[in-house]
Amino acid sequence: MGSQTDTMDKIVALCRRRGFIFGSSEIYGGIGGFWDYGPLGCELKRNIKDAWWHDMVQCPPPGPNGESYQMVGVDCSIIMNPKVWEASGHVGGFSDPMVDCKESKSRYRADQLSVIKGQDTAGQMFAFSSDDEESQARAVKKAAKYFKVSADELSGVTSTVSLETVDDAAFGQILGPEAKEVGTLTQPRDFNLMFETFVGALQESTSKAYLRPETAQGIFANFKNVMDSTRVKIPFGIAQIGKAFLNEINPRNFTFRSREFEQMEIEFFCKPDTSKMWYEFWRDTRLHWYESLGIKSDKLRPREQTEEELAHYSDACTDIEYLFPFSEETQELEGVAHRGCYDLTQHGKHSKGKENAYAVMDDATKQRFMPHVIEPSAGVDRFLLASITEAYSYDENRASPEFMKFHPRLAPIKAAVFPLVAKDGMPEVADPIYQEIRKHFPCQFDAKQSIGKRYARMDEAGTPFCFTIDGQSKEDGTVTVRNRDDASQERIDKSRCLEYLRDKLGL
RNA sequence: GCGGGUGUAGCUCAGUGGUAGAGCGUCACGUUGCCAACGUGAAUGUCGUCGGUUCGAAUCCGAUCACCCGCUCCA
Repeated sequence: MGSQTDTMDKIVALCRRRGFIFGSSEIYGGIGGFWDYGPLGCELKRNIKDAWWHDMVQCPPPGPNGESYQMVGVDCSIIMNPKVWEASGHVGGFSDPMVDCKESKSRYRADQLSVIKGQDTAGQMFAFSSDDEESQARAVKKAAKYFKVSADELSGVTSTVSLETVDDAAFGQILGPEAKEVGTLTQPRDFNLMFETFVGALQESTSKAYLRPETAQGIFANFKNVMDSTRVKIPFGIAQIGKAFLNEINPRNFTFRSREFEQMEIEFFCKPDTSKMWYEFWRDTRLHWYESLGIKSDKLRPREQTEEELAHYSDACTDIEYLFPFSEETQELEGVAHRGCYDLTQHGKHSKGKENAYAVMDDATKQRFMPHVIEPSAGVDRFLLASITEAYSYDENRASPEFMKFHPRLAPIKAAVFPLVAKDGMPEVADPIYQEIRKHFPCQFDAKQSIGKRYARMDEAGTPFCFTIDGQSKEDGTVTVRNRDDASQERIDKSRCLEYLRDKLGL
């Protein structure tokens, strides 16, 4: 664990030092759970989003039977009509009232606590964790003593109810599950993870709205618009990349659990009887996508959710997890969920009062059916963090031990051009090479300081290739190319730099 | 929300009552001429903030803010 933490600390330090990621609002002391991407970080992030959009929307892989299908994009507003979140279940679902015990310092979910109470409303009550038999047994024992009956007779003189039915005023009479004194439980407090805001300048309750906790609902809300305007036919997918917000109680692990984050989501609509096939297709496609961008498969673990973990409407869900240096357990990068027809049905109910309002016609059978949905939902920032930790390399035998081994598609800077020294006509040879490359690839020119420092800087930025113009260049027109990964060098003709890059990067 | 820790230069940190420091990094000049090279020089600080004690506070006391770690929770 120690060395893992050290690695993570080094990565965080490098991210800051080289301008990948800064803490938000640092000059004012920062703000927990929010992060800024610097010059290199924002290039990396663009590369990730561009790769996803290209590979999933512009040019998606052939379907399970080799057939093609349509993928289209949307870009929805972050603030939507609050009814969207009632329909999606977020207003209820993300709202977990919590109860703290001031004595035992424990925290409980209010809906998971029960109390044993007698007829007398002024009498003592005994709380226990509903799903914990030991906790219940303890409460029963104490209650039996208090009511002066045997444990078997207790149910005759008391009733067991959910804590949520207890009057706020009566909380002083409750004995907490792990407390010795009465009245140590706080009243249930709301821990809704959605950010609230107000639409319009007046902060009235009627103008309350939410920052979206996921981008998916914008897609569902526009399902009919897209069907009506785009000539798409099932099976097809709608994709969106955008910001989402969750007011995490406890943001941790660098950018992994942030309060503001970006998602890349697909809602793929298909016929119910093909949904299992498409679910497996998207699960495998998404897993392979990460591998294709340099995430090693032994750190990447698809994990099928267990029956208990699944949401009640979901038939199946695979979390694609990655082994970050900050934890010994894999952490979720993406969830590929089979959502059945839950979302469209919910929006049908809430917006039109009809469950099947968004059913579509099957051309072959002339029957209307509710499309089923496969949802590959990826975290941009999480994959970005994974690509950074994956790229981070340390080799003490190198002059520059730390280097970032980014996949060529993700590398923020693809090449650098250096005159070995800033004189003897070398900058004049270097400049046209730089000017040509930068038209096609992000490229940097650097003539300052020693060549070693310049290579080291590019290693930390993860730049795959550096072209250096030296004394020999003026004589025979060749330059050296230096490879980031093994620091090897070769000479090529200066006219071949761009061609060399295209070839080696595969872009 | 509870408990613990930390706030001094861009970074890592030293400085326990008496002039604000080091290494690294950054920048300039010179030298060198392919791997964080060498020499010389420079810039960068309301010592987290506010208040108290004191002739005098980065240092002692109080409060406050922010961040980090653990618990809790978790797309």
